[in-house]
Amino acid sequence: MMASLGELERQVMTLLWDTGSQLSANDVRDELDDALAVTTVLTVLSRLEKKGLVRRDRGSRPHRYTAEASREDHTVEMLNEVLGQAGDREAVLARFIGGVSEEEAAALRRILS
Amino acid sequence: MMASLGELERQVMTLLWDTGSQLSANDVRDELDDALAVTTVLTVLSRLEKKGLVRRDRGSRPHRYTAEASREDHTVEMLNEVLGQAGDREAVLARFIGGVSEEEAAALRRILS
DNA sequence: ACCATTCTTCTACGCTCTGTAGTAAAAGTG
DNA sequence: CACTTTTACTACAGAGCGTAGAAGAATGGT
Repeated sequence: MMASLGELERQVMTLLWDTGSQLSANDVRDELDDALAVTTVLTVLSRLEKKGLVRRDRGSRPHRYTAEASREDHTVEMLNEVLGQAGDREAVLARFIGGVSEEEAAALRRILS
Repeated sequence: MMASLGELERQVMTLLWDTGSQLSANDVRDELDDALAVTTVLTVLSRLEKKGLVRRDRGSRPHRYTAEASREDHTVEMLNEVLGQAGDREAVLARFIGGVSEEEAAALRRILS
């Protein structure tokens, strides 16, 4: 059950990831470029909550929202999901690694040792 | 411009990848489990062609279809697309690598040296 | 050249997802 | 209690996908 994101959903997640702290729906709307209705933002946040990407704090009165996982953890999940559908993991990784920059290759060597 | 696939589209791609050779729409239908109308398969193949995943040979009379890229190359494209939206590539790679099996880690070391 | 068969194109429809928001209900404030 | 803020519910249009019929085009046999 993948969590593919629409454009606005992604914008909201990006904001939550970059900000890090708890935001209300109004905060989110104010930070977004487009002039959206708050209800729109609330709908999106609800959907993201249902997808398990956002946690909602119902305790305080304007509900507060935070990203469930860090952007990096989320990306890793995506990567693993993509890899999960690949036949030959090692072949894929080989090709993938072959395409990264020298700097990144160096970083990878460091991590692996 | 991503190429996200539906369930049937994925089945067809899997078939084309696994088979490797050129298949007609009828061939594809016969190989699939579900009893689909040929027109359904043709529609899907057309959509996959438009997405750039399938090449169609209009020369021979039942048109023949092949996967544009190998499954592995396609997966690598997906991986890069996911990584493209990640803020800190190295951080993501680090976490990702941290999660692979020891065998795969060994394989990666080999590839990187 | 003509008819039957095969193959392709075009069109369509229902379902789900996403962006978008109104309306009404609930909660908080003075 | 009247007013303001916040949330829940409902809705709708557009796109993507599964699905396929109807009609047009190409092929094959005689």
